[in-house]
Amino acid sequence: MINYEKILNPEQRQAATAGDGPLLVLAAAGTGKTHTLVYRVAHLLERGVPPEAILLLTFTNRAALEMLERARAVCGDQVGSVWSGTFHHVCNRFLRRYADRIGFRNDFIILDRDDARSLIDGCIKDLHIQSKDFPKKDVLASLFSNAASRGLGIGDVIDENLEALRVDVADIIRVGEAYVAKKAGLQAMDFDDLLTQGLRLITEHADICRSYQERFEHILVDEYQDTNGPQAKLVDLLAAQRRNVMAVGDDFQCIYSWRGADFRNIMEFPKRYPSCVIIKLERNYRSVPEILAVANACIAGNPDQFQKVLRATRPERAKPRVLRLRDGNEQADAVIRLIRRYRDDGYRFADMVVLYRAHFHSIELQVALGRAGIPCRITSGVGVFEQAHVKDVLAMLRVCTRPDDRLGFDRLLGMLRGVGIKTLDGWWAKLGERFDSADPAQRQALAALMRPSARGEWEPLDKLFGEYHDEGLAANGGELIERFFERFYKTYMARTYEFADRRAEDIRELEVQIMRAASVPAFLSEVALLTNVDHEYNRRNRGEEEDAVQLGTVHQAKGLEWPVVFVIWAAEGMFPSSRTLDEPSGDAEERRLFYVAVTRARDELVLAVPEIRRTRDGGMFFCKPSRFISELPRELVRESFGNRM
DNA sequence: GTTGGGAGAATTTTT
DNA sequence: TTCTCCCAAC
Repeated sequence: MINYEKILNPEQRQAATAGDGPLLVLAAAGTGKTHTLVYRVAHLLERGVPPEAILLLTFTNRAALEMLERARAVCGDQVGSVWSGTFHHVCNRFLRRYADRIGFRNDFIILDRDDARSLIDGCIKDLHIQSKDFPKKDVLASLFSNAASRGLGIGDVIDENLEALRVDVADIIRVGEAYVAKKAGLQAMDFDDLLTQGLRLITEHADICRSYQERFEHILVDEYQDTNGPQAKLVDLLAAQRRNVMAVGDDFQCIYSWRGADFRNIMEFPKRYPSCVIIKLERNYRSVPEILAVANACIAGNPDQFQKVLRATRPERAKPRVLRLRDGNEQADAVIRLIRRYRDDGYRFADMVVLYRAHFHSIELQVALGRAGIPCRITSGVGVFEQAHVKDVLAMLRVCTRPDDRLGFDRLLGMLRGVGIKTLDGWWAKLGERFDSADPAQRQALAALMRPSARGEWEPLDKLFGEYHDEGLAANGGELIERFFERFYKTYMARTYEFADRRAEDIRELEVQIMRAASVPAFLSEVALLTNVDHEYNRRNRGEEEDAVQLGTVHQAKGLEWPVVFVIWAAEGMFPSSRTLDEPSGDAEERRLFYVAVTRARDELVLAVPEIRRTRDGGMFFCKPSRFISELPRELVRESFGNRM
């Protein structure tokens, strides 16, 4: 029996041990939200709810893993059967089982952002749209995604910017339709499709819906404030019978509106579930009171929020610092000096993080850290599994397993010298619109189509495919990748990309990851959903973490904490970002983002405010200090200027 | 048809 | 200053 009284405070206990029925837990930052969820799971299991009847939806895979790890420590291996993961992950699981019911095959492929964009580009070309003003693929991709994640049509989300271009909206819609058709033809879904098709699956098929409704006795949703329309609908639908939903979130931390997150979902939860019990967690165990004072001050007065105040439990320490600096270089120097000072005080590099609004804000600092010899790890914008060289290897795996994977075919064979789109078109048609790598006759046929020079390069691949199917390498993807790398890819990579050794490391990482999956096909069905934050988490779990300062965006830092936090570029136009301020509730969202940044810190918080921004072409302009700094009551912080720290 | 060079534009956040 | 696109040479 778990002694909840000892482990949880009264509010946490109320949430963890509540009976059936809807539950809304408003958990402010650092108030033990994960802890509470872990013991909620433990309590349900203790009450006799079977683990496979619990659905735990989280915002990142990392959060799901962490929660299950901790729950496992409390209640043992049975937690392994709990359904958990991101909405995308869970929908993927539904669809892998039932996609045939909505006109897809169950082994559909998942398109990452890059794949989606190039397909859209293909659609524009197919439709012979040539106007110079026509929106580029990137713009269209985010437009389509925006529509999907808000559950709207494309026409509904065309904004003024696009209308100003005097582009025919009908053309954009035609591209959208062509994109849908193209995806269907390739048996492919993009990230948004996973959600919308997953939702469609249970909306249109009452039997499937009912079976999941019966299966999931309890649904727990973490970070509920960042759910979008389709996600909230999915939860409502799955919970429609039993109504055992526990939504945990913090409206102050809704930072994904641009991705369709609608914090009305959390605000209106009590309306949709009138009988729900509302519990507020406000006792903060993470940060020292001085940091909480800044957090409370910067978020106070944001409109339309559940009123919550962070209450400190830790003893007093020192006020957060505000550094007034001349420019990015001085900022980098100041940050480095403080990093060294904190290290002398006994912190490890790994206890420190530098957060910023956008990736490009970190460039000067990266260079300076390198010069200073301070180890750092950057959680970059491009996912580990989205990088070109990793996708090259994945293409090989896809050709191994999926005879009609045109995208994989194109990517893999396009690596041969002198082979481009037109050639590939021809080969694909002549092979009968499929290429079965298991079939020696087809491999022969393909080789026969090649020019002698390409055939020479193709040979090692041909051999590899034979080995894959004959030796049963499907269960040993690591070996498969290793052979591919040694016999073919190493050479290709060396002539194609710079920093080949760094890239080789990523491929080795891929080998490690694939060995954790049951088989090559199983790995492929999930890989697109892995993110670089998950990747960091895995590394740390394997004990591979070196002592290094972390760098990353505030978005990536969500749900994490560090003893020492630096927030750089706290200047108007940077943070808050000038782009966002044009949007209706841009200010409120940026403020929430700043709040998230501040509340990551346990002991020490440093806010850096440079005055001048230099552009690449040598120009410079002045920035005012961020409104989030200038609005702070002065007595809450320690200010220092430039070199006088 | 493919490749590589050169000119031009452009810098938010992510499953 | 880095990525992307277009055009000219192989």
